[in-house]
Amino acid sequence: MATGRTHRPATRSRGIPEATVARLPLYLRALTALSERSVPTVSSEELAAAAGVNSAKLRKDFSYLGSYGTRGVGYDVEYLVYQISRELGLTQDWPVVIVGIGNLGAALANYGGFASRGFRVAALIDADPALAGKPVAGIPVQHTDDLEKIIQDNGVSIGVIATPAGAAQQVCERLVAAGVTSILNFAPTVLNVPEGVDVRKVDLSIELQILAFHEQRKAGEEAADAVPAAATSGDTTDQGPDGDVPAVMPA
Amino acid sequence: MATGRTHRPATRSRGIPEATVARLPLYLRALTALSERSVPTVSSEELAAAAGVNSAKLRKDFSYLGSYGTRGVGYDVEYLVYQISRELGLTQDWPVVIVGIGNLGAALANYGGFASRGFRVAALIDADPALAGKPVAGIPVQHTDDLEKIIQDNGVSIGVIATPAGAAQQVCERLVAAGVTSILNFAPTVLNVPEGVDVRKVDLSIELQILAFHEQRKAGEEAADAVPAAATSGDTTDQGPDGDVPAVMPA
DNA sequence: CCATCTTTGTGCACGCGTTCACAAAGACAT
DNA sequence: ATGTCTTTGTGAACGCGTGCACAAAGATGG
Ligand SMILES: NC(=O)c1ccc[n+]([C@@H]2O[C@H](COP(=O)([O-])OP(=O)(O)OC[C@H]3O[C@@H](n4cnc5c(N)ncnc54)[C@H](O)[C@@H]3O)[C@@H](O)[C@H]2O)c1
Ligand SMILES: NC(=O)c1ccc[n+]([C@@H]2O[C@H](COP(=O)([O-])OP(=O)(O)OC[C@H]3O[C@@H](n4cnc5c(N)ncnc54)[C@H](O)[C@@H]3O)[C@@H](O)[C@H]2O)c1
Repeated sequence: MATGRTHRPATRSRGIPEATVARLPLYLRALTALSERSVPTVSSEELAAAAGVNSAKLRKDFSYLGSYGTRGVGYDVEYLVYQISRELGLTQDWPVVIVGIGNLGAALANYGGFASRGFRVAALIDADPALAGKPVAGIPVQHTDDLEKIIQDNGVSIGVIATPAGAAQQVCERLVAAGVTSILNFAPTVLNVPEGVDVRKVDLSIELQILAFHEQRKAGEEAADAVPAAATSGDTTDQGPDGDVPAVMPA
Repeated sequence: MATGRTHRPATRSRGIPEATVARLPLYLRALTALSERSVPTVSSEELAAAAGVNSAKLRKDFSYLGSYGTRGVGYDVEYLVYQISRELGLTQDWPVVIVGIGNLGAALANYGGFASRGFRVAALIDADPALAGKPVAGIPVQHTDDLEKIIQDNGVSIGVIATPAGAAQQVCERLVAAGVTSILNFAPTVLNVPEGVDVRKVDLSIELQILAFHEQRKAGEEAADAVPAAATSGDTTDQGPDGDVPAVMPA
């Protein structure tokens, strides 16, 4: 979890809890892997193990989507893949723009994981005139001057910000003014956006600081522990303290 | 955000709630900015606005650390920076290794935000022999064969995984066996680790899928809405649905 | 057609996190 | 010293999320 959250009052979109929505992509990934191995059905227990969650939680999550399982058998993999994809809005194509084609922006542009899930890099935008026209990952970088036109021509509603922190708010405002209503922010700043615009942030530095906190705590306990059977114990499938505050969280 | 959490039963480290820990870096960032502008004190209201959170939440968060404020005045910026840094374990230096120096790994190596917070890139590791010896961000890439030795020689306890998904679990196991107890995972896989090892994950694809879900919902509501005064309303400092399931969450 | 066995779907209780609202603490002016 | 005004620190209520535990559903075999 690059994230910690700023709960919007009681936004339970269409009855599906936010926590459930955040896990659907996880289930989808596990299901896709099963689908590729031509596994026809899967039980909540098996799928939960693959996704790293509690099986009761998984069943409850699925119950918000409908009754898609068969008692005594499990869930049909293909059918579930389709249902979750539809629920997440992945049956349609989402054009995305990336603003700020530096180290990170270029890596994102080269990332294959985009296209594999209905997301298409529609354009790369940067303020540096030296970059304009140069292809990155096969797509020519365009100048910030044309930002509004690019957004509108491509019908983009999702924008990724990978500029320095100082430019992020301004870029954000231009994106929103041009029609973008969802933003994934990699710059370490709080973005102020109008109501109706969703912001999620990924902050590497915050993640490391959270790890450092727990690391320090572990070191402290170890020093305080006279008993040696606490640190290197079982081999449980433990997944660490959550980031309920997602590693990535809403700005 | 890379988020959704797997709550460890009742792990409230040293009395500080996990949700609070996840926000401390946020406060620290805002405080550092104030410190650079030589602002001596700040009220909970002002700081909360800068960090994008509720002021009551901020005060409660700080109350877990101690009574560091002065009623009628606010908080001493420098003092608070120190206290939070100490609490997060940032007063010491944390050597970090990055495994998998591809597009993303190289971007991370070049990222200046590391060093600015007590994190030092101790080594870059990759399995590709062609990369061995080549400098990235001024640091020569080392081969995976020497992973264990590198970890031990540098006393590394925090590792970053930026390899393809297929290699992540194996790399993870080697890191853990060599002594790493905190992992930041960028590969889209669930990592299985022994108890006592913390994993946080950042998954860009999950973040985009969560945004797509809300985007689809917005589009649907808009179509259903006959009333035009719902979409482009106020200009509140709204921060979107949280990713309580942090953008980055524990694996 | 009946019995058995597997697995779903969910009622329920519990705990964490958020937020309101206010008493107490202290700065500052007179 | 006393009063006023600002702002902290926290008690308490509420809501969301989690996970247990089980009844009901349905598959499967005889
Ligand atoms: N590199 C990483 O691994 C990493 C990790 C976490 C967060 N970040 C954050 O991501 C952002 C980008 O990091 P980076 O390492 O790629 O930086 P970078 O300096 O390599 O790239 C920034 C790019 O943004 C462009 N830019 C600047 N102002 C702009 C504007 N107003 N409009 C459009 N483009 C503009 C620059 O021309 C440059 O190409 C930073 O905010 C950084 O803090 C980076
Ligand atoms: N590029 C992105 O923006 C992005 C975004 C989100 C997630 N990711 C994920 O991050 C990971 C890396 O992405 P990338 O784009 O940098 O990929 P990449 O192919 O450019 O780089 C992967 C690197 O890992 C190295 N590697 C492979 N197996 C290894 C092993 N066993 N030990 C050590 N090194 C090994 C390869 O030699 C290569 O240099 C992937 O899992 C990807 O899904 C990338």
